[in-house]
Amino acid sequence: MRKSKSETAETRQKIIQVASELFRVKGIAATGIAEIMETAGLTNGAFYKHFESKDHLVLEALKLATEDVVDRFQESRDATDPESFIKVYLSPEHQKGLAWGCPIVGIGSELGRTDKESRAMATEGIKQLVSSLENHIGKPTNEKRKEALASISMMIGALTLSRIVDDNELAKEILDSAEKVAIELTTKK
Amino acid sequence: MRKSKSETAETRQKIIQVASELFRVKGIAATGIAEIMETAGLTNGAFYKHFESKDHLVLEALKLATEDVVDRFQESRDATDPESFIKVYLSPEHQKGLAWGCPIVGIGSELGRTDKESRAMATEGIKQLVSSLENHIGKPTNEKRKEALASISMMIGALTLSRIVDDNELAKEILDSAEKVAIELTTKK
DNA sequence: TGTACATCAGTGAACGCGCGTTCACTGATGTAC
DNA sequence: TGTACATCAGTGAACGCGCGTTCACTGATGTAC
Repeated sequence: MRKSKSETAETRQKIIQVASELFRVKGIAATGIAEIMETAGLTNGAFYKHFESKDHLVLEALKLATEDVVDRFQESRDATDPESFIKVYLSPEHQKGLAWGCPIVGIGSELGRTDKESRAMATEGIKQLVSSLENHIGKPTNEKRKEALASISMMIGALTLSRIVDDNELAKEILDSAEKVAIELTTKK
Repeated sequence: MRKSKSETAETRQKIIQVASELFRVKGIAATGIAEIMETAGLTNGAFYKHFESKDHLVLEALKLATEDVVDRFQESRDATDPESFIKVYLSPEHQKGLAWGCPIVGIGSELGRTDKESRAMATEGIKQLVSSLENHIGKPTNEKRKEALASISMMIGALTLSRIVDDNELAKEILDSAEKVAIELTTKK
C-alpha cells in the first residue's frame, strides 16, 4: 500500500490541516490522534509514518494556523488604515469560525502550556501581527507601538469573551465596542 | 472514618479550592480527579462523597475563582477611578499568578467548551466586572459601557498574550501598553 | 525497457497507562431510647 | 447520661474506556541492473 512521494506529501498536509482545525475547535488536549486520522480518512497507525509524536504535529498545526491568520491580515495590507483587518477580526463570522480562526483565541490558554518550540512559534506570529499593524498606524513613531499592542490585546480579548459569553447580545456589544475603540486608536491623527 | 459535619464541609471547600487552582494552572482537561484529591490530602475514592461528577466540581471551582476575581476588583471600589484595579490586573504578579488569577485567562479557551451552567457562571462574572467598571467611569453614560467593554477586553487579551509570549521584554511591553491605554480610556474626562 | 528486490505508506490489532467512576469495606460520628 | 445502632466520610483496589504509541504485516512504488 505504499504511496507515491507526492501523495505522501499531500497526506501529510491533509493531517496538518485537519489537526489545525480540530485543535482550534476542540482544544489540543481534547483532540486525539485517532480522531485526527479518521477525519483525514486514514487509520491511526499511519500517523507515525508522518510525525514523531503528537507534540511534533501540534507544532506543525500551529505553524499552519498562524500562517492562516497572518495571511488574512496581509490581505488588507494595501489599505491605508488597518480598519478592514480589525473589522474582519471582530466580525460575527470570526466569532463563529473556530476552525479557521485565530489560534491564539481558539487554543488560547493551552498555548502557554505547550513546549518551547510551539510557544516560540506563537510568539513569532504575535510579533508579525504587531509590527504589521504598527506600520499601518499613521502617527508619531513613539506612539505607534503602544497602540498596536493595545489594539491587538483588545481584539484578542474581545473575541475570546464573545465566544465564552452565552448571551449573544452581549457578545455583539463586546465585539462592536472593541471594533470602535480599536479603529479610533489606530486611525485617528 | 466518618467525619463531623463541619469537617466534611471543610473538606468539600478544600477540594474546590485545590481544583480551582489546578484548573487555572494546568487547564481543566489536563487536571485529573486523582491529582486534585491527592493535593487536597485525600484518596480518589472520597471524591464522589462530595460531588456527583467532575463537571459538577468544575462549576463549583469556577464559581470560587470568579468570586476571587470579583472580590479583588471590589477592593478598589472606593477609589474614584478604576486605575488601581487595572494596575493590579495587568501587574507582573498577575502575569505569573496563574493559581489565584483570573479564570477567564487561565482557563480561557476551555471555558467556551464547558457545559451550559459553567458558561452561564462565567457570563455572570463578566457582567459583574463590566458593570462595576462602568460605574467608575466619569463620563457621559452613553460612552461608559463601550469603554468598559473595550477596557476589559484589552486587559484579558493583554494578560493572555503576556502568558503565551516567550519573550519577557515583549510581555512587559504588552502589559504596559494595555495599562496606559486602559487608564486613558476609563479616566479621561 | 523489463525484471527483481528494497522501500515504506497504510492497516488494524495490541501495548501500557491514566482517566473518570464504582465498590466493598472501615470505623468514627450522629441519633434514638 | 449511657448504650446500641444507623449513617456516611474516607480508603484503596478495581472497572471499562480512550489515550498516545508500537508492531507485524501488506502491497504498491521506487530503484538497481
